[in-house]
Amino acid sequence: MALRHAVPATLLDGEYSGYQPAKTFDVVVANFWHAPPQQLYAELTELEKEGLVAGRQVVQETRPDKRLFHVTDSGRAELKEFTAAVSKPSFIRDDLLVKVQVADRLGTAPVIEQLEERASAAEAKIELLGKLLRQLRGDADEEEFLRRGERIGSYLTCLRGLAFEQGHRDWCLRIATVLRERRTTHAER
Amino acid sequence: MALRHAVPATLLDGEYSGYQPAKTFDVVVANFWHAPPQQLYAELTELEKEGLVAGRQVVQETRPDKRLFHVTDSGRAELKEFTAAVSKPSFIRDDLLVKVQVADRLGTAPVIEQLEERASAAEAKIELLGKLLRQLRGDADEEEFLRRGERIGSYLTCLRGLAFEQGHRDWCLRIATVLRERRTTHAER
DNA sequence: AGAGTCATGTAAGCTGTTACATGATTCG
DNA sequence: CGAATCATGTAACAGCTTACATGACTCT
Repeated sequence: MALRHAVPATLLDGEYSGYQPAKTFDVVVANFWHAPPQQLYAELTELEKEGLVAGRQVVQETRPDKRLFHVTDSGRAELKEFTAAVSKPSFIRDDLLVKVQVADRLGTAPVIEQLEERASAAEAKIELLGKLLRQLRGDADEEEFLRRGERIGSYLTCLRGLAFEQGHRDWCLRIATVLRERRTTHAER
Repeated sequence: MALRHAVPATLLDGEYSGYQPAKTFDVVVANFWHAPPQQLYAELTELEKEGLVAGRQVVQETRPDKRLFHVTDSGRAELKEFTAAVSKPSFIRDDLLVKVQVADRLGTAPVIEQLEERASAAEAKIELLGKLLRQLRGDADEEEFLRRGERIGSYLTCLRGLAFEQGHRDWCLRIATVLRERRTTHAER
């Protein structure tokens, strides 16, 4: 289970509705996660049924009413258990890798194009994460913040996200160059 | 669909049974993918039904008979289509990130332990991939191989796997250090 | 004799994605 | 006035994981 724990983990930092995190889930909560609202509503409903989170109705005049959720004691306990349990190593699972794998056989042109698109998407995310990190650490420099900051969880996971995007960008650009240069020397197909 | 294309991609390099790749799927085919044999059998059966791959029975004396699969023309065509279609960006989805996110609230000890375990697992994989890369490029150096080599698909995906594992290791070690050093200054809980 | 490997599958279940649906309010 | 945003859900489906099952051969 993944969202099952990712959602309460988010909620530790405060109350959220189902809608809020859905918008920012890519970046703020989990610079690493992504989930459409539907999934969050479903998960929150399930978690509430099990008593791991609790919601309270907030009436809004101009906007539709919403429900803000927080983690219950029982939810905290389960999160703590989850934290202690071992989990399996992660791995990349990316269609683009499959495409690169077969590019020299089935045609490089569309793959090169996608590699370059990915690289600029990664670049954009790198900048976004850079800003977010600066914002999170405020005036302090990184070392300082990590030593004395109160809540560093988000910062640490952002760092992973940043490194991932940088690695992704670098690889995309490298591979695009390699494939491009081969086009002059290797016949396609 | 992911395995749906990853499997034929593998099969482009030669014939395989369901069993063979299952063992090496972590490393050889897709230094990035991982799938248990059950899934491969299921996928191969499905792909065969749709005519994208074809199998031939190989009788073995000492071992149980097996079926070797290869990609059909129709399978190649679909792969090529897949290669041209755009796919969504990838992201990390790792329980460990969730744990790090909440570590400063719910207890750092078990998380530090897991970070260090992960780091050494990543280290092991880095060495494995290094060996594989050396083996794939033979006598040539990397630049040379990437320019003139016949089939570089696996090499390129391995490079991504390698960079990913290095990033993973570095992050794990860094975060473990950060959390460890905070333990002397921050009370837990 | 028992453990491990080669070889193949079925069946159930968990997670996550996508499409569909609703309805008020705000912004240009 | 139309598009976007806030806000919440249902239903169907696709994909992956896990448990279970079988059976022969090889190595210690």
